[in-house]
Amino acid sequence: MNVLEKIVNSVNSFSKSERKVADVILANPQTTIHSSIAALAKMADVSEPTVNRFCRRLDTKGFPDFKLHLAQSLANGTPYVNRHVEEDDGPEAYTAKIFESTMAALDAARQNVDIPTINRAVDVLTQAKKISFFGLGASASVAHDAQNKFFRFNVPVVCFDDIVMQRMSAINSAEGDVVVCISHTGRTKNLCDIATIARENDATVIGITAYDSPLAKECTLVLSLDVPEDTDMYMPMASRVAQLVLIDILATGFTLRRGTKFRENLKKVKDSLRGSRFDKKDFHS
Amino acid sequence: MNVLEKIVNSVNSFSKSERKVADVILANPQTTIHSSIAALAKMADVSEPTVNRFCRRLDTKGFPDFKLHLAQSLANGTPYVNRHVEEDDGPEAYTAKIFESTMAALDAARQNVDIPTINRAVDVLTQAKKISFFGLGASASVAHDAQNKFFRFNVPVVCFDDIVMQRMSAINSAEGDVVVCISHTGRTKNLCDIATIARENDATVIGITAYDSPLAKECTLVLSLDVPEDTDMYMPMASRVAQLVLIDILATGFTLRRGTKFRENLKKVKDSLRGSRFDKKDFHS
DNA sequence: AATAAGATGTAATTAAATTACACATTAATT
DNA sequence: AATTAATGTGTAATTTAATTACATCTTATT
Repeated sequence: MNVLEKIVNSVNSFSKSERKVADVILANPQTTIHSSIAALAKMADVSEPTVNRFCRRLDTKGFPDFKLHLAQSLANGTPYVNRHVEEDDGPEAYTAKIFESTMAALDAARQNVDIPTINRAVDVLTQAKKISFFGLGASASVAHDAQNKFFRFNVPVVCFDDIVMQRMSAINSAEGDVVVCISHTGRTKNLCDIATIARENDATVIGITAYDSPLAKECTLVLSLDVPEDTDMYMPMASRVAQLVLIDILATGFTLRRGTKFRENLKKVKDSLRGSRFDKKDFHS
Repeated sequence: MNVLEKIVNSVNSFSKSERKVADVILANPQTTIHSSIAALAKMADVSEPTVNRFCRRLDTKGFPDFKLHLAQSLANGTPYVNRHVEEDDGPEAYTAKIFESTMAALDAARQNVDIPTINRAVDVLTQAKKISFFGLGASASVAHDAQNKFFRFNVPVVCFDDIVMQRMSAINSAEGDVVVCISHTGRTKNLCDIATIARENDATVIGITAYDSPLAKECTLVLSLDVPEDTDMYMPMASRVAQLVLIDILATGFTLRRGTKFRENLKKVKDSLRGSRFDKKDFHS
């Protein structure tokens, strides 16, 4: 509970003078955080120690600490919480909710993701002879995106969203190859098979999936995201964003591992697009 | 712009000592707001006036005022600031930075996105005879993802990442068709052509792209995200995540517009996957 | 009405932040 | 390479703010 709420809630337990202080603060909280204890005391027509005691009653260390808490209460914006979209939400409401839920999911993912595993995954990827990205359904586009990132590194990369192609590719894998299997639930049978086949052919299998899932069992390395999926809409949303960010992280780790000279190579890839684009200076709105 | 972002942005314009202060603050912002100027000076191994000057450089009245601002920046739980990945960052550092930059980008996108335009886009989409998603490069996977969302709605959806197919598809479009062109920069020539062709054939063209770009000029409706792209890595990262979230929003708007009965349909689509998955109860780790 | 418990204010004390100034470092110019 | 100006940084003094200790006043209870 933030300080502002606390003040409102405990208005009754205040003494007469404390009440005066509370009233002044609630009336102009924004002014309060920029006032000295003397100024506030004067506004509330009480003594400075009274203000101080008021602050302590609210479980803060003193007046400056109280101002800090108050400032945080006043900071606009609600914390990013997973807010569910409701039947009668207007565009403003559902837009805000989806942004916030996604941010909340990323925040959760950030806290849950296992850094040492990421580091090992980067290790494995940098040493790969060939990298394959496999996903089905919504995860297929994540695999696609991963391909788009990693092909820039001048490493053989394949990406299939077709089970048959995935299977054939997995059967052909060999030691030194890395197969990345992407699945939020980790319970897609076909993808589990792919992981098994790849492992049987000595490939290293990285799973971007839930711990404790059938797919995770088949993987050499599991990157779990533990995103609370929003089941309201029957569509994967936040989970897939988290997967993408994880791909970004792996790609970044990869480039950092490869060093500066390598980075220039990336620039070249980007610059190669120049011909296909309208130049910034060519175009004037 | 909040203080924390300000610090990150102006890191280069700081002097050596100010830089030390900035580093300490960024490393433990939560501690900073509860420290005295003396404590912070000691942590940063500089003198107290240096800390004070640092605060003033950031347009605050002094140290206490600075702490107030910092407290507000931190109020949303975690500081979501666009932090750039550095050469010598370890896995912990770059993971945190990428998560945070992405969240910061989403936060920026949320504030910039135009709700009425979203609403109109949803309008247009719900009335579409056929919906096409086109993107190239990194935006291709976004288009893919959009297809994966919208095909569930039982509307004809196409998605091509091949210029020739896109072109043919655009030429065949007719009134009532909606073409969604996705491009972060909005300067990809081929995609601009697609938009033009589609418009010439009476399709409604929605652009998920930057305002003030050649592509935007060709569109009926422009959804701009204005995400500060992180150019360090020469790869599109945050921008593409924001695009995906926008797709989520459009899809959500779509289902809400269609009402409850329609939602049951979505459930059916999801349930249809059951056969291809390991049941939750079948599997015990 | 007396007394104790709590509330409030005054004045003293302590702590914190800021300013003024001196010294050091760096960059520029000869 | 030496000199000077400009900028950056720290020390010590000063000012400001916050807290504590204590005295006084209120209010409730007997």
